[in-house]
Amino acid sequence: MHHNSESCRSNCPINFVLETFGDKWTLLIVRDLMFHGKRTFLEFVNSEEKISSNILADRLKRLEQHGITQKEISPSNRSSFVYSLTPKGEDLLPVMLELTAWSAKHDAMTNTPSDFLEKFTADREAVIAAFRVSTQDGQEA
Amino acid sequence: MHHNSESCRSNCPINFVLETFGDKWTLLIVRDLMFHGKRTFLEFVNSEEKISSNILADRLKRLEQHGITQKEISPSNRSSFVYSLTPKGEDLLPVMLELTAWSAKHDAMTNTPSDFLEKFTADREAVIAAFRVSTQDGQEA
DNA sequence: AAAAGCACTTGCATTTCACAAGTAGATGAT
DNA sequence: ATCATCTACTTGTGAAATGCAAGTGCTTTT
Repeated sequence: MHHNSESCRSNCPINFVLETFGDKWTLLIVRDLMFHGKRTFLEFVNSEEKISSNILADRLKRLEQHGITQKEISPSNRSSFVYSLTPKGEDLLPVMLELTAWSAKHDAMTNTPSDFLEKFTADREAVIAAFRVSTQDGQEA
Repeated sequence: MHHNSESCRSNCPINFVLETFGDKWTLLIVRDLMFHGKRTFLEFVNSEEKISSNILADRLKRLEQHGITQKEISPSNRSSFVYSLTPKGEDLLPVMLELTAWSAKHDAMTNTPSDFLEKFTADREAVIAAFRVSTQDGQEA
């Protein structure tokens, strides 16, 4: 992971995010890991937005290269892999919740619990802490 | 702006964000408006990351269609336009600061003031409030 | 030994992107 | 009034990324 190599356009922090998440799919994988308890290739490929398998394979590889996810052999099935967020990936939780809040505020069709915005605005830290706990066991949100 | 039209993959809030910001350039324009006081086509095109003019024109059009920016004729020069953030666009400030904090934490090469992370962690609301004021006059950060 | 599950990979058509150059209206200098 | 300049794009073309369908290879189940 080197900066200012061929693919790096600047040292701006926003640009740094875009180097990893500047496409239509990568963040959905993080979402599925963080909020939907998904762990395997098949679970990701079956997500609502219908990512194609070659793109998914590529994005999983990049996420791992960027240190945001890690890949292990499934303890129960040696032909299956289990993906999970690293601490760096889990640190995206506040970002993900802010994005969710923004969409909840500005998109009437967005699916969020009706009290999310209210609770998040009232006690942001409590909401974040609750998600931190619940996502450690891969629970749904 | 309709949901579940051809281009809309789901009603997930994260996906909603990606419908607008799922590319390598759009968020840089928001950054330039929010933190660098840039307002005109030429100022954007001269940004460090060297966006090409056709992509820039396309992204400015989309941002306006999505209600995130607005375009006005420059009061001083009728051949120039002035772009600015709408309230919806300004509401991205917490997201932008969380992204900045994440990069500051996880990318050693990222350019942020050395005390940003510390201050942001200690008193997030104060930092946000300070940026809200400073960006209303298009000041640098 | 055969069938099925899982995680990819490959091939190919379509779309998007990047770079360079060109256009059009407004402005400023002569 | 005219010509160069400024500003904001648009156009053309090749390269790269994407989407879709099908195929491969290892593992597990039967």
